Amino acid sequence: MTDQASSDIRPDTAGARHSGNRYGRSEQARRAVLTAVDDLLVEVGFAALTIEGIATRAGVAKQTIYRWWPSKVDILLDALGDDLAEHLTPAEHGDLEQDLSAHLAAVAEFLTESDAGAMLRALTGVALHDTAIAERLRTEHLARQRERDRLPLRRAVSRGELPAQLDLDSAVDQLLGPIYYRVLVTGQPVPRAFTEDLVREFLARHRD
Amino acid sequence: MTDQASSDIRPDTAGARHSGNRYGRSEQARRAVLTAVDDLLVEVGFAALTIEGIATRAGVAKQTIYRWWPSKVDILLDALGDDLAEHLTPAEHGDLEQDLSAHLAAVAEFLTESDAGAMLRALTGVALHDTAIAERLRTEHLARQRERDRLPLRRAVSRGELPAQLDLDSAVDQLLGPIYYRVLVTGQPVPRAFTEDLVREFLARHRD
Amino acid sequence: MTDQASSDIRPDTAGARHSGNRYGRSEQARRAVLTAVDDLLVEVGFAALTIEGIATRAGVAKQTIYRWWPSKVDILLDALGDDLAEHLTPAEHGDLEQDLSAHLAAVAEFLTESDAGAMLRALTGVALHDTAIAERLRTEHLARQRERDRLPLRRAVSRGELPAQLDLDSAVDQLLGPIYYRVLVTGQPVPRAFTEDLVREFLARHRD
Amino acid sequence: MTDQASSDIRPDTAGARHSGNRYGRSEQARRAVLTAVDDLLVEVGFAALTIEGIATRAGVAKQTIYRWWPSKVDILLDALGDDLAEHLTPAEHGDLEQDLSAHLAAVAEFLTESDAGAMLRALTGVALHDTAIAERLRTEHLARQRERDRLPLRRAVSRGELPAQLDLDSAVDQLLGPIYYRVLVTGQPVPRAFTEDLVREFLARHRD
DNA sequence: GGGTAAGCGAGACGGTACGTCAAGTCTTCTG
DNA sequence: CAGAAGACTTGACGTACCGTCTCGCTTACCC
Repeated sequence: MTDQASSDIRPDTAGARHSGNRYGRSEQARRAVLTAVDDLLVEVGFAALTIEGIATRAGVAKQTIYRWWPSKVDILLDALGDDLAEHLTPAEHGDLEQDLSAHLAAVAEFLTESDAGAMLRALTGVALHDTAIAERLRTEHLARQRERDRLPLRRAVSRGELPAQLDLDSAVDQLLGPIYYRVLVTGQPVPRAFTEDLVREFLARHRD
Repeated sequence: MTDQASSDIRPDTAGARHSGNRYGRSEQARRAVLTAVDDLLVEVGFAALTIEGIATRAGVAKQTIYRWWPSKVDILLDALGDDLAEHLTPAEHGDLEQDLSAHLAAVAEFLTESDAGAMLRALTGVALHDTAIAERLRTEHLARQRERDRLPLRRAVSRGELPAQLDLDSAVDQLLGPIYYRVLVTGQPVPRAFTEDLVREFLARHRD
Repeated sequence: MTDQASSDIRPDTAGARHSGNRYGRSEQARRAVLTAVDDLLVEVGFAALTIEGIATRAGVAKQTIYRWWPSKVDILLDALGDDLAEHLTPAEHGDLEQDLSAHLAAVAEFLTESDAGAMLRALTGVALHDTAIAERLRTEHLARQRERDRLPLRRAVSRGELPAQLDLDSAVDQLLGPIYYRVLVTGQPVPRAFTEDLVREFLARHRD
Repeated sequence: MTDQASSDIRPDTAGARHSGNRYGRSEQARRAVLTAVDDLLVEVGFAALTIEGIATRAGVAKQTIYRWWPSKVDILLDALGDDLAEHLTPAEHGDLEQDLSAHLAAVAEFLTESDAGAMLRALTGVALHDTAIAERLRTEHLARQRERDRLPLRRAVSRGELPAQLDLDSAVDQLLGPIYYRVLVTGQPVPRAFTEDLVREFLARHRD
């Protein structure tokens, strides 16, 4: 889990030697806060997540939180870190069906099972209440993820498995949309059969 | 916009216009609150929506709100009323392509353009933070809507336009999922071309 | 102990029936706060007196304090109430020496022994740090007290015990100044002998 | 302005002008702090005087202040320095009336006009909130000043202008008390006429 | 048509968390 | 090794809403 939002402020993440002086913020405090947010989100839910609660749990002063994160949401955006890249970077098996099957199953599992998925769901909830946050969520996390989501298709096009004129954006929406819809809206589970089905129908349509 | 959640408490919806009597609540106050919520949600957004703000805007005492609605979310669930049924009941043209095209376009427009759509998006956001509310949103609104979403397909099956063994649930997810995904997650617009495309590919796949 | 500063807001001190409604503030909360301030000032001293501490001790919400008193000092000014009038209104014995002796002794005892005297000393300390508060302390309490301090002399003039052209202001300064000086500056005790001495010398000078 | 409280810690007051070295504290930093306190007290008043403000104004690190002064009040006690001795050492004219007139007028002017007088008033205010500080103010400054205040009278006794059995303490209280009372309590000005009057009445009582 | 009881507006109340400020401590590097 | 810089914990500040309460007014219905 690395920092994206505020890496500019903290030039030397590497060394991480300092704690409470002019030469950089306390890496220890930073980690404690992100961990606390992670835990509390799972334990009490977003609605009951307070800055004071985070500070207490992290064993950190409220002021330290406000010094580095402008708001509760910034902590979440920070805490999400590189989780998306880590969990949702599609592997390459040299075969579109395998690639897609694995990736869609990974997305489904990430969203429904993992703590990081819970974080993303919570952030999506906030984004639905505040367009500014929606914008940040997209530029800081979702845009890159969308790029990753396109990857299996792009590679298949390179291999000649898919036609070159395929609309990748549209294809991604058709493949991932139903999964997100189930998770975010209807609350239905997303079993392996569901994602396999999506892949099968997609391939039937586009592979010739 | 009619009441569902609390219609049982209010026997005399009809001609009432009192402010203080012993036989039933004030229809005027009820309407003022629902209207105020509607307006404020659009004006200030969900994040800045407070009970006190609603009370002030509605010209109503806070206590009156608490008397009839247990929480802010209940007001929203109430305010959403029959909007879904009104905006999103699919018409019957006797032709699946037309039915689906019209319905999907209606869903897209409802979600992105209407005030009621904003309310649904806000409620979806809350639902992502609170599973109890998610449950209520589903039983009070989404379940019925899903029934309506299935309607065009069911009718097509009756007419023999679609095979009888078609998995309706799955089909609905594939048709609506991408639309909700764009609206709730990526924030991309949902142009007519997008929904037409969904319909075209769906029909190509399932119509024989 | 009656209210002076905010009596305008609370028209019906008499009945004191209400608690938490539009027809007036809670007399109970008001008394609890003033009592708490009284107690805490003695227990912890002015330096350690916090609004939060007062609220906790009074069993009152912080907001209730802020609703009625703009600042900590206002509570003190309010808590001082009519204590000055009660403790320091000079009696009339028909004899200047007796009147003065009794009054000066009362002043000395009030300042050094009573809780209300501690309050006045604390307020004087604040006044030395803030001229606006100094002004309020004077207009709300000290001006009236000075009038009372002049009273024995004025009566003596009426009785012909003192010359009519006596400068009352100056006389009061000479009689009370040394007492306040000891209490506020040097911290020496103010025994009966000291005040008697002041009276004796004053009379020797001015009585003919 | 010399150091009393912490002179023991600083062996080389003389030629020092370093900023960060191993040979004792920086005289420059010390002076900067005392000057800053002096200025800020006049500019913003005691109530708004903060350690951080002093540090910023003095161009000194907060830690440097804490290293040498245990608290804000210590800085003030230090900043007051020898001002009392410098401004309020009574001159000797060989005549009691002249000596007293001059001294009382000097006291009045010092208290009401000078920056050092403002400092003393501020310290008196703090002393009224904290008996420990009151004690320090007295032992570090007021005791010596009281000695100086007694001086004109003591000399007059020597010269035979005043009776030998005169109670000096009481006399000082009667002469200075009214002045301090006006300055600290009533806020009235202390014109020359007022101090002259005090002297005249005192002499009328005790001389011959 | 007069009495009565519920709904109403108003708003004070005890709370919780907010985001800010300064206090006093600690750690690092510079001169 | 003192000093500048500044991050740290702590705790109080004053504010905003929460959800509860009490009050007195205004009705609709009932006797």
